[in-house]
Amino acid sequence: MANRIYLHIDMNSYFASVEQQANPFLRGKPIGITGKRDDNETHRWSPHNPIPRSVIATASREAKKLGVKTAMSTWEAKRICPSLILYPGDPEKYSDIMHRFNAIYRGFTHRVEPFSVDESFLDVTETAQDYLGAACIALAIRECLRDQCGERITASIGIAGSKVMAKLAGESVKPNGLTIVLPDETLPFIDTRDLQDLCGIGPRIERRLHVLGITNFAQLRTFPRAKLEEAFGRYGLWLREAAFGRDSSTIISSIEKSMTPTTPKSVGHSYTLPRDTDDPREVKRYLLCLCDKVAWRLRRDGLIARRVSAFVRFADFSGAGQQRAFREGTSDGMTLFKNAWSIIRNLADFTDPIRLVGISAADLQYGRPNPSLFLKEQKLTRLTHALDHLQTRYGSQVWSRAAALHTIIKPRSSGFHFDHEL
DNA sequence: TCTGGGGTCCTAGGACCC
DNA sequence: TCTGGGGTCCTAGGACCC
Repeated sequence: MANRIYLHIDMNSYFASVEQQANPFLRGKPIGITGKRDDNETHRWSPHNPIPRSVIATASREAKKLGVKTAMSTWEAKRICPSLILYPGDPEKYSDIMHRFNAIYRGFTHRVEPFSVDESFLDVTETAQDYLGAACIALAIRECLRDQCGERITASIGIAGSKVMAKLAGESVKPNGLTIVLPDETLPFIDTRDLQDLCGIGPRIERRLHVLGITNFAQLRTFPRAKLEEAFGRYGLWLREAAFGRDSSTIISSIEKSMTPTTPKSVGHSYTLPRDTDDPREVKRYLLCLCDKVAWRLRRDGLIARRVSAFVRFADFSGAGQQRAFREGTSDGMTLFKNAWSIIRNLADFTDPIRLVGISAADLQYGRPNPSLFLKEQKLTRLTHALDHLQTRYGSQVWSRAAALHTIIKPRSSGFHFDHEL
């Protein structure tokens, strides 16, 4: 598909903006959204509460000005910004709101691709006709977001002839930027960017490129194709294309997508324990909780898994993981748990303290597990069914296994209102 | 009491089969 | 007495994204 026009829309300080929109107390203050919620952690950490073992998922604009950055440990963030308010994130809420943003975008084009919880790509070739039209769409989207969500929810928008360029453009001006890269400006624009600005080049790849003598996009373009392929495989060829601003990936419309629904690849949860532990019983309790959470998501989405992987991270930050395949698909928490626990027992002898435990269900397909012939299992299935109904209606905190008590990892209820008049 | 948690994709090596 | 070779599946691990 030649000469297409793409928009990349990236919400600014998204999680923090959502919380500030929902809670007037947080407005104008440096806040850092952290990665986890737990019964033992309150709504907001006070000086009397310990700093959670987490990182900053999103810093508010006020916090960024004071030096707080994404992925910084909460401990470090608090050190450089003592007034920082640490606030537990609510991924489900952010995802729900993002669905509504995407609905807004679909008012402008049916080719919308959600890329992450706060980013989407739009193909506006048909609706915009040209770059001026695309800019008008971008401004109209910005107006819609402001009208429907309030002043605090802003986005940076990039417009270009490929997805990779639209993203590079959008991320070049934050917050609230609008950057258009016309086709004949592509190379000059790319050459103003650093290698790591490209989605796909992280610290390791950048280091490997440096070893080859490539420190900018101009050098990447002129580097022999065969040598890049030798060093990075197919990925090397992709990198070279990206250095020219080319990207063959397209966006399929929601209608086309609904005809060929994609199955998720994996569903998982992991948890950093409040304290490192060498107590197998404690790890077991957390693992059981995680398995029940994963199993619930599988059942809710009508999925079964034919593989489970379990992993641990030790106090020294080294990690280990293993996976196991099932003959028959399952969405049962106890089945996941039994397998995950036997893996963990293989990986850890509990002489080294454990920091994190996690599980992931994979080899997913849509369907239901085969019904059991055994009466006891049939009863358990009915019980699970009933609990699922309760959970759908009243939320995931409505029940817990007795064996997992004191270890409940639960979400918090949503406080966000789409209307900014709170 | 420095380093979360949710994913995706790719590669490489071993087992196994024909 | 010299271990082919192609294909597929399984598993571990690494790298990236947000």
